Amino acid sequence: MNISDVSKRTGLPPKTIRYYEDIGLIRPARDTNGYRVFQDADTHKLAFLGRARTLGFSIEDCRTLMALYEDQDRNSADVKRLAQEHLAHIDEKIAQLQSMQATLRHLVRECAGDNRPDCPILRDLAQD
Amino acid sequence: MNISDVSKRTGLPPKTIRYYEDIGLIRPARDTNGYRVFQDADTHKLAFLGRARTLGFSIEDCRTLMALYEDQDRNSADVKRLAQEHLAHIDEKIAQLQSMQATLRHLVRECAGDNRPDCPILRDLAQD
DNA sequence: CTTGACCTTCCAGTAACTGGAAGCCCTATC
DNA sequence: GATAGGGCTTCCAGTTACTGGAAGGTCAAG
Repeated sequence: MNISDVSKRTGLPPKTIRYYEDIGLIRPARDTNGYRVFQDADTHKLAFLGRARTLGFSIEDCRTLMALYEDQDRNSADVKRLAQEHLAHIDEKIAQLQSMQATLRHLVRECAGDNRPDCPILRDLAQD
Repeated sequence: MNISDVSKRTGLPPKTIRYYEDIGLIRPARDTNGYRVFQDADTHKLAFLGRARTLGFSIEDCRTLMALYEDQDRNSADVKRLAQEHLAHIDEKIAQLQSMQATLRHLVRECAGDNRPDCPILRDLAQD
């Protein structure tokens, strides 16, 4: 399989797939013409990476998860810890965003949004 | 005032303040020795920027907001539109993160987290 | 043989800083 | 006057995870 086929199957752009090879997440074989040749194992790995990325894991986390996935002697505790740390990170981000959301919602509601200059949003930013 | 004083007052690191000058958000005066000299207006601007940033506005949005703030003939509608767009962006991000959160919570709950290799998290990532 | 769709590599840019190096400035102390 | 410290300056590189684009090789069809 060539890169565009794998791209279609995994949903990852060719650029991303090349990038993942660059940083050593995959090692596809090469044809005599220099084209990458993807085996099912490569596609499988890429799908794994894609899924981990949609769950928000960092590339370095993905690297670790892949290593754990391929390690038959892994402890599920290691996977769980990673996931829990990531989850905590997400919880924190959500809390931050919700705080912004609350403030912005309030300010937007207060703002007339007309052709006059008076604006509670700017007043808030300026802390007057 | 020197940069470290302004840093203390605004909570912005000196590096960030220099960066904001670099990209043209502020234009502090200079002393004969080359040191930046901050007037109250600069400090005020930096506080404005800091607050806008904590609300998650991008630097370019901040630039626009500053311009609107300084434009006495602005329409509050322009400010409101910017804030609404930003709010929509935040809503979207929160939704994405909550989706990740739900999946991860579920997976973490399912995972024994012991010294055995069997792991629902990895199974999910591998789509088995 | 040419055209068009592939594929390759390499370089640069994105967002918003942050760390670090090299070096000047100022004040206090010995 | 020399020196030590802390603060200031600029400039360069690195961060994250790609993405766009240029220059050029490859392949199948007509």
